[in-house]
Amino acid sequence: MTAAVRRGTTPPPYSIDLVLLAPREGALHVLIESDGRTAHLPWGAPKSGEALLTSSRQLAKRTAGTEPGWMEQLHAFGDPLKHPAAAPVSIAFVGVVSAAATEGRLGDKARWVPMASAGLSGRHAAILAAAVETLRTRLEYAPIAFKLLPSTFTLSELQGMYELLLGWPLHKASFRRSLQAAYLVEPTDEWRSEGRGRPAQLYRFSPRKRRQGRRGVRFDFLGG
Amino acid sequence: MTAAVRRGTTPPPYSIDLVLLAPREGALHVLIESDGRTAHLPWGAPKSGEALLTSSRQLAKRTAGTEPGWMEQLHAFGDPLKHPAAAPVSIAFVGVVSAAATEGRLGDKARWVPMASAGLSGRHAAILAAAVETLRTRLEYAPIAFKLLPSTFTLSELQGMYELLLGWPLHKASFRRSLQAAYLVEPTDEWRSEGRGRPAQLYRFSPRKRRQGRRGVRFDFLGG
DNA sequence: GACTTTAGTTTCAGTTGGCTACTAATTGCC
DNA sequence: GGCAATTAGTAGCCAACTGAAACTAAAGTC
Repeated sequence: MTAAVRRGTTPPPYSIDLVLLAPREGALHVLIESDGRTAHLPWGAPKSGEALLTSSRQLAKRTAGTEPGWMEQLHAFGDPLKHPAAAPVSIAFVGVVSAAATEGRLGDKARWVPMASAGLSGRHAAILAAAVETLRTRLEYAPIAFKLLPSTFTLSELQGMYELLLGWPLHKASFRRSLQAAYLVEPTDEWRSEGRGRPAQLYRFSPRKRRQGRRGVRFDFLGG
Repeated sequence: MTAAVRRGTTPPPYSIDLVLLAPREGALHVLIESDGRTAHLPWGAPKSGEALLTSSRQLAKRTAGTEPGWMEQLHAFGDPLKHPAAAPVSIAFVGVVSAAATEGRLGDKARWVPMASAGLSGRHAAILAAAVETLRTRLEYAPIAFKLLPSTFTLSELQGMYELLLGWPLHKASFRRSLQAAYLVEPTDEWRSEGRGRPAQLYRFSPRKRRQGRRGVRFDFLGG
């Protein structure tokens, strides 16, 4: 028995459900809306004639008070059926919001909570899991981590952002070597002293063209 | 002016559109339906209460006469608007069918055509492009190529299948080395003599568990 | 028997990636 | 001032991986 059914409203043929993620206080947070005791992801009924991505951006603005630095559609979820609007199908999106932008005016009932205590169930739990998975794979294809940092940043901050998003630690020397080889950042002539320790040089995102490699096949991830 | 609008029928809120791909005669083929002069992908209106994947499987069976060896949802497409059923949204699926299975009884107006001469336009052209892209990335995560071969096969056949699906040549020694390292196949004691040349040993797909590696980040694919 | 064709292996060199260990520059504390 | 602690950044080693070329092996063709 879902909310929409209880209310007696006709469920829309599909809804747009949004996973907004943000790095806050060293942990990945997700924006949820609370309806009394139950938590759910922000969702909206589609407006006819409006592009899906546009609807999702509007939804983000309405609930988080800001537009995501990066957003992408996951796919359409039909299972499990448990959904706050009783929509048979949810078209799900993931987006990221920088820590600074989480200070924006939130929508009614919306708040940022740490991933671990999102308290979702049913379809929304599945969507959240898929969202994090997709975000992590997209880190290698889109400059998502850079969008979550100020325009200049230290390499330690960048590495920290990657670690927070991925959820596991990275090796400092290797991280910097790969970054160097990819010509993605360029040093500024500024340095930042952050309390203790040697000051760090500030960098800016400044990708240059490189030849695209990659030929062989990897079988490593191919489970049975 | 689309077909559904011309016919005066009410378009469904969303349709399920299917890209079926198959290796035939050394080239990747796609299943299209022809409506007089215009070609389009197989599509169907959703049945309420039916899971999306189930609907898509039914659609495959109806049009290709067989169920795909592998199938996955792409995502929901809203743009471009041009669609044979005038559906505002298409939930798209990709599936693959082995060459042998393309001999099944095809649906009305359906036929296999080489990718290059699919002759699609509008939303279906976008869906086809996305389908091939997704298939190629999934080759590293799902045993798709193996599903398209008989239960025993030579390593040259396997490599040929990968090359056909990927669309570019692979290096023989490297291919076999990677395969070896992944413990994915095991040799049978049979050999096949195919006209000229040394007979090839037959292998079967027989994946064993391996430790999952992967720690660092790759920046190689991260364009500006 | 020599040539061609396909299968399968070996070797080599260049690249990558993780690890340890180092140097450098700053703050805090005595 | 001087030394420990802390953070930034680099250097070198080694094992693993990859692409290319060159090799051996086994069949058919002429």
